[in-house]
This record gives sequence, structure tokens and C-alpha cells, in this order.
Amino acid sequence: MGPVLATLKDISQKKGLSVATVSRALNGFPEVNARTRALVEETARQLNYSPNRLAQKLVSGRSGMVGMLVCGGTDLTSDRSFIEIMIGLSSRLAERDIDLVFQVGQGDDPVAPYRKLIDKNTLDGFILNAPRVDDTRISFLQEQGVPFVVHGRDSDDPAYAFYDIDNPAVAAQSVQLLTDLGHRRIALINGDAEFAFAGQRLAGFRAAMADRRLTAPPEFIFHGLPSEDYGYTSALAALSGRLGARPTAIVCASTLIAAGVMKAARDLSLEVPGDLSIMAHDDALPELRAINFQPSLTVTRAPLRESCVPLADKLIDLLAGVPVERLQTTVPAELIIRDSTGPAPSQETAAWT
Amino acid sequence: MGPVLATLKDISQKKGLSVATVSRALNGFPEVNARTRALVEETARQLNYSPNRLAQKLVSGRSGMVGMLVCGGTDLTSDRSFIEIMIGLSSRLAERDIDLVFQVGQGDDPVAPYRKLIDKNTLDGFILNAPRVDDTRISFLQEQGVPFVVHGRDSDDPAYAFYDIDNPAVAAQSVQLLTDLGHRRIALINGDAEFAFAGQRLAGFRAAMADRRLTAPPEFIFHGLPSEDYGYTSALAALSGRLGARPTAIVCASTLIAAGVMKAARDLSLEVPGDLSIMAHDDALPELRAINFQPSLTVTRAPLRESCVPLADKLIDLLAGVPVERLQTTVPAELIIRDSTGPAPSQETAAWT
DNA sequence: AATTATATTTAAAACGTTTTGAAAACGATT
DNA sequence: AATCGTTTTCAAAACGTTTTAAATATAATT
Repeated sequence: MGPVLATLKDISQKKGLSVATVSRALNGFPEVNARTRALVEETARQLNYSPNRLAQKLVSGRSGMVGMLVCGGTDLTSDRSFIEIMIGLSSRLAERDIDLVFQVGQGDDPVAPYRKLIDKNTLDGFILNAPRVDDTRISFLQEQGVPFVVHGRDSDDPAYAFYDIDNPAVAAQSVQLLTDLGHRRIALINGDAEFAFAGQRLAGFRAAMADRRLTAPPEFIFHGLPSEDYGYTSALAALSGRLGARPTAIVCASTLIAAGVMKAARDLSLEVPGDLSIMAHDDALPELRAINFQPSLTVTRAPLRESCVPLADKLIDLLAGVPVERLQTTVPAELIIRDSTGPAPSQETAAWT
Repeated sequence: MGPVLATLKDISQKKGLSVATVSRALNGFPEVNARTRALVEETARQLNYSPNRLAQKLVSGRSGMVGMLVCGGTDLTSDRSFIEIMIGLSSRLAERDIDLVFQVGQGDDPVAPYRKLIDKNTLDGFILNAPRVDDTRISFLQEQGVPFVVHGRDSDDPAYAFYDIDNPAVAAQSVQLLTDLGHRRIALINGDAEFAFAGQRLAGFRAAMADRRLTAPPEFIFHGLPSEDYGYTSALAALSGRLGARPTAIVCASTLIAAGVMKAARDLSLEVPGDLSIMAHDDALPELRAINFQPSLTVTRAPLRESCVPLADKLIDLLAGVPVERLQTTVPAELIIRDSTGPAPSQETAAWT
């Protein structure tokens, strides 16, 4: 099966050298004569030599492969952010000549697939996505001593490599903008409470509100998996008046949620931003662009795609021995004010108690 | 790094056996004593032994890994069918203990990433998706002698393993239904002409039309990447009257396209199915369900997800040496008649010339 | 010309498995 | 007790690489 591949031995025999020197020449060791190196490199090119990664790993302990697993529980087909990350990561890893093993998790134990893959001894490390609160995968990998990098983080000051946006600040930015516009009753349609980022956003939201001596009652804090439908029904509930005085502004965890909220406002004949200001956090997924909303959507923006290169690079650095402390990055989001936010309606200035 | 893994040697030393017998015992060779086998299996379990796949491949030529590459050109984030297949495949392959290496193609040469991966000598085979007309990847893999399986096919009777729906029949079914309802002018909003399936659908469409002494002029055959927008603009053009007498029925390559067509019909105040019948082929992606259309959408249905298990199994069988001829499957689509198709308007019975 | 230092190259071991060919062990048969 | 046919086990080679330790070649110094 497959084409016949050249080996070090082939090169060494052809040129009457030992495999050792050939290996050294190709791996850039300093002690090999410039002329022999040139010779070796030339024949390697001729024979279309490419090192056998498996043989390399067997002796070096490195395979040049990393894994990314996702839990099968959630509806992946509609979770674009996961795909966005997959694509970005895969591209960057390919650029750096690392292969990505992808697996959707089987069964209910989130750790089991990791264990299985680790036992096969075939991967150098893992990339974790969408960490849960006290994520068991993370603690497992830590105790196994397997290198990994997380997109996001499950605690404030974790002991692992990560790339994350500053979620509390994201929420605080939103609160600041809206309170500056005079809003006092701000509802939050958050992500699912299972995910760590949602807790971080909520904490930032609460703190920023408290700074201004404001609160949002629990009825106006929603948690759920991001979908247009979830945004729609949550907004409908918040704006119905059933739960108390209705909010004059709504902060959404994603643009998809905001789309649902806008639909609800339309169905309730509320003007945006006249009667209701709407804003969202924007991952900048290509298919639902905040700027195309009617009215265009005010957002805190942090493109998911941009996180992929640094994330991949972090893992590579980690494998190269860079200490974890140097591989922890938190980035801010950009506040982009568009047309979906405006001054609070003048007659609606009473805060929630 | 990483946990300490037990090796064959560990087991053999612990029980005073040779690695050879331990290997044989675990691999179910017949010539090993039942008692030693039990002993070996027991200690393997104790030590949490798992064979090192790399070492295995090095000697056996099998790695237990397969690759799936996709071209980076198209907008993957919005191409749900690709994700659907990824998920289904990954699940099935994981069940059968095969790892999936995923890569999004770099650059403009579709073959280069395959070549690179083949040279690394790390994969047992490939899964190809969305074959193009005369797909260069296919001919490359064939001449390299690398095992692969295709979801779809690029010619009628190919010399490789594939799983495909009967595209000509799909188109013919649609034509049959619509002509039975009295339609004479049927437009086709097809997939992009670059893809093999689009050609197959078109051929089936033309043949079925010809059987009934009908044709659709080229202006009423559209080709494009499936999106709601593409469906909308194509339908608008077809229904404007600019291109000639407008169709009384439209066949769409996907439900997403049909969504755009329905929107166009609405904007033109055409009743569905009173003035216009609409049908589509339905891959049964979870997020855009034909039954939820207003009116519910008549479709030829062949769930993409269902293709994944047989596709994965075909590759595994292929690697196990099953001959290609036994690994070629064409399945029909199910015709589901709902509310978006009805009798042709009585005054619109003239065919196109 | 002998010694020493330095620059190159090499043979061999190692990684963890599978597999080949030979050697034990064991009854059963002479 | 020697022979034979099975059954079971073993030592060693192989896969393609990296790396250690030792050997050789070359240049520099006496």
C-alpha cells in the first residue's frame, strides 16, 4: 500500500555515509561538515525524503500531533464557534507542521475519550475548548501531566496555558456604556451557566452594576445555550412586564441571541434603541454580522478566529518547554458602538430595587 | 511529560515471560496456552497496558489513523454539511478505535496537503468529501496507491470505494412528482457546477424532462454555492418574467436554497403551492428542518448523518483488504410530499420550447 | 615527527511493537 | 528409553529514527 518512501538508510547508502550523519545533517546539528550537509540535503531532495513521524516519536517521545476533543452532548452542527476554532486551529497547526486529531466525545464521561487517547501514546498534547465550571477534563489532564492549552479558562488564575478574553471586563464595558446612556434597568441574557465564561461575565456584570449602586434581580438574568430562539423567548419574558418593570436595555452573550431579542422587540412594537437598547458580545463569526442587523448592533467584539493563531502557538511553545506562566494571555474586547444602543427613555429612569 | 505507560516488556518481566508470548497472548494468537493468556490479560489490565500505536505502525505499517482534508477555499463555517459529516464520521471511527486527523487545506493546490500527509507516513487512508468533476485529489490518491473512500463520486462507475446517493434518480423523482401534478415549466436551482453531484442531478433532471418531451432552457438552470441568498436571487430572476415565461415549479438542491426561494415567492406575492410549487433535496441537517417551513417543504430526503457509519466502515473494510468492488454503495432518497407542492395553475400549462 | 586539540564521522543502542525460525516442554507411541 | 508429533515458548531481527560514546580524520602546536 502507498508509495515507497525514502529512508535515512537509503540516503546513507547512496552516498556512503552513516545514518547518524545523515540524520544529523538533516536536523541541523552544528558538528557536520558543510559539504556533507549540502550533499545530504541534495540527495534527500532527490529521493523526496520525508522523515517517518512514527519512528521519530518512538525515540523522541514526540509525534507532532495534538488532539482536540469536543463533547458530543451539545448540538455541534449549530455551534459555529466550535467550527470556527477548529478551522483556525487546523490552519495554523498545519502551517507549523503539526497534525490535529479531532474527535467528538462519546458517552457521558467527558474524561474517558482523553484517557483513551492518552493511553494510545500517540499525541503530544491537547487543545481544550469551552471550559466548564471546575472542568473535570482540565483537572484530569493536569494530574496526568499531559500538556494542554485552553481556549478560555475555568478559574481566575489557573495553573495552565490559556488564551482568553477578559470576560468580566467585557460585561463591565457593556454596563458602563449603557449606564452612561442613562439606563438603570439592564437585563442580561447570558450563556449557559455550565460554561465558565458565563459565570465570569455575570460576575463582571454584577460588579459593574454594584459600582453604580444598581442590581438586576435574578429574574432578569437568563442562562441558556445561545440560539435565536433562546434570545427571543428570554426577551419576551423580560419585556412582558410579568417579572417586574421591564428593562430599558438588554446585554446578550452572543449576536445570535441578539437576533432573537431584536425579533422580540419587533413583535412587541418596541423601538430599538428608542424604547430598548440592545447590545451583545460578538465573536465575529462570518455568517451573522452585527453590522448587518437592523439597526446595526452595538457590540463588544473579539474575533474568535484571531484567537486561533496564538492558541496554536501556545501549545507548540508549551511542547517546546516554555513555562506555563509565559503562556497565559488575556485580551480585551473592542467596544463598537452602533445604532442599537441609545439614551434610556426619559420616563424610564427608575432602577430595580 | 505524561503518565508512565506500561509496555509489553513490563508485563513480560513481571510474569517471567518473553515479550513475544505476551504480544501473542494479547493479540489472540491461537498457539498460546489458555492459562498463560489469562495470566497475561490479567496483568495487562492491572498495569493499564495499552499498546503503543506508533510502535505498532512502525512494524506493521498500520497506524490506526485516517485523514480527512477539506479545501480552505469555500466558507466552511457556513457549510454545515461538512460539519455534519465530520461529526458523524468521527463518532463512528472512534467507536471502531480509529483516530481521525483533520486538516483544512492550505493554498490553492488541492493535492499538496495530501502529498504532505502521505509523505509523513502516518495515516492509513483518507476520506474524501464533496468530489469535484474529475477530481484531481482522487486521481492523485489512486496513482499514489493510497487507500481512500469517497462520500459521493466523480464519475458513474468509479474504481474506488464510495457511498453516494443516486443523484440522477433524486432529480428524476422530483421531475416525476411535479409533472404528475401537471407542471410543464420546472426550473432547477442546482449546486455549484464545480461539484460532481450537481452534474449528476442536472443529467437526471434533463433526462427525466426529456422522457416527458419537456426541456428547461439554460436560463432556468442555475448553478451556485448553496445559500439562502443564492436561492433568493435565482428565484427572483426566474420568476421575474425577464427570462421568459416563468416556471410553475422550482427544484432546489438544498433546503437552504429553498428558504431563499420561499422568501422570493413571498416578496413577489406568489402563493405556494397555488402559484408556485417548491421542492428541494434535503440532507436532513438539524438546524433547517423542511417540516418547519411555511408551508412545509416537499423534499427528496437522504440524511447526511446516516451516510457516516457506512462510510467509516467502508474505509475500515478497505484497509482490512476487502476489494473495492464490494465497497461501492448507491442509496436512493426518500420522497416526502408535504405542502409546498401542488397542482400546476390551470392557466399555466404551456411548456417551454 | 610527535603530540595535542578540534572537527567530523561512525557503530551501536534505544524506543515498543510484530514476526520469523528455532528451541523447549509435554504426552503419546514405539 | 528412545522416538515422534504436538503444543507452547523463546531469542532475535526488523521497522526508521535519535542519541550516546567512541573512533577517525584534520589541523594546530610543540
